[in-house]
Amino acid sequence: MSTSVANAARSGSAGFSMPWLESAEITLSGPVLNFVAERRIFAEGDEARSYYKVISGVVRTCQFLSDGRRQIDAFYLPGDVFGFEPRPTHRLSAEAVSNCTVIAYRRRGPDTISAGDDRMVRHFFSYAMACLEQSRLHCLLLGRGSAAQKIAAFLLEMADRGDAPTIVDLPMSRQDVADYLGLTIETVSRTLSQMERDGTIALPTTRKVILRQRRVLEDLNA
Amino acid sequence: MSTSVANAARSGSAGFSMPWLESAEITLSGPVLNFVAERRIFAEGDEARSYYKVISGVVRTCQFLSDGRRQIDAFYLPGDVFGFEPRPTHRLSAEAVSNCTVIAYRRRGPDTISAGDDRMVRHFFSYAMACLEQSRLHCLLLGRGSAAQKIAAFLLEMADRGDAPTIVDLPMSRQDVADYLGLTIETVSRTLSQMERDGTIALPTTRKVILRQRRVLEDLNA
DNA sequence: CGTCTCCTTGAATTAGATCAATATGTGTGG
DNA sequence: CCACACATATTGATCTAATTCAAGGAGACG
Repeated sequence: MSTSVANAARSGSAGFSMPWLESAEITLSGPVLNFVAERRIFAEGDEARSYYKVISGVVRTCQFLSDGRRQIDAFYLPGDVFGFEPRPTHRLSAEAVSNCTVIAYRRRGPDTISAGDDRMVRHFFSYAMACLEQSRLHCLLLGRGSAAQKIAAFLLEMADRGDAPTIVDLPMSRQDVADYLGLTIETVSRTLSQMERDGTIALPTTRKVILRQRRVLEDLNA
Repeated sequence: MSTSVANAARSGSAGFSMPWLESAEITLSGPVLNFVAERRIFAEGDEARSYYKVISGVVRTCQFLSDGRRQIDAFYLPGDVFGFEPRPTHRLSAEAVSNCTVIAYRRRGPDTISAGDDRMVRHFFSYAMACLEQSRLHCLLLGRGSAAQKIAAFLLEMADRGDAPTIVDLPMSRQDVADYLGLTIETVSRTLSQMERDGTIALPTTRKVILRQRRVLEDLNA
């Protein structure tokens, strides 16, 4: 249960919905794949032949520096789509953060997205734009934010993407958070502890955060 | 000569070439506009009604933090296209770094890009993907790079985009470089000075850099 | 030749990293 | 259920890279 990449291989069909976009929903079908935590879905340099939709669990995409340090680009929660890249090979790698199920939509042959049908192109275009916007915000945070600003923005982002507005369930480790925010694990831990001491948040367990004073977090950034 | 935004208003025609893309060239026509250094082309929140191609000079796009700190997203050199955004209003602002001429292609009415013709959509899709890739690399640099790594990557990027492989003309100020790399002006200056002392680069003037040992710069990152 | 802006350099400070030591889980097998 | 091992987190004590504060220089331009 802890090592092999299970491939259910059950050919299913699912709506490729992307609720954060205004574009029409597109239905794609493809095999359902299961991955377990820390397992590679695709690696940098792999041929980019599928797009993926997260059904359950969480996925991260990341890049590596030569010295082994890692920058996480994004976390994908159930409903999110990832695996999109402009070139025939992946520039990012994708890994399961927790046990997860994804649907893979395999591109036919070596065609690129821009050779797909028109409706698809428009849909993917919107998606790419949304990614771009997110990436730019990430740049702003990485380039100019203090540790507290980064953590605050991260907590608010996770809260907005989750169900409850003040209860954040962190599916990823402190190391993942650190690599997403360009910090070290110790700084992440210390900053969270400090916020708890200040009464801004509560940490009932390591993976659960309660936003006690959302306003304070919001004020840190804008 | 130093304040007004001259608008030549001469309706011209020019190839919208994007040499870093493999997609077909698209010809657009629009008014030719001239901007002088430090002048706003569009601001965050402005209605996004045009795309722009740089004819001469350099443009920067940037975001601001509430405390006034700035993150420069990209520099656009002659031939580059910018001004593209997913939403009806700009999330970035664009300013002339030096005196520059841009061609504006005005979108007709309130239509979005995805309502344009198909060829255009494919073209813009490729462009958006290229932007995304660049933004992700920028994130890696901002999140995980040391000052020296950032400066080295920047110099190599500028060298690759310029004409001569070892002579880099910097059209922007040290402050601009700092805001692009998430550093302070002093750190940029010190790092460049140190590289000159090490014999890695030469600085004949403040705006000109000669790469004496390209290899050393390359080794800093990957 | 003075003024203004941009750049460089130095000294002091600090936020965050690094190094090191617990602590808190979390799962396993007895 | 407990005892152990192993993962992951927290906390503390330094250290350091980069920032901040503070002068000076070097060009550009009238």
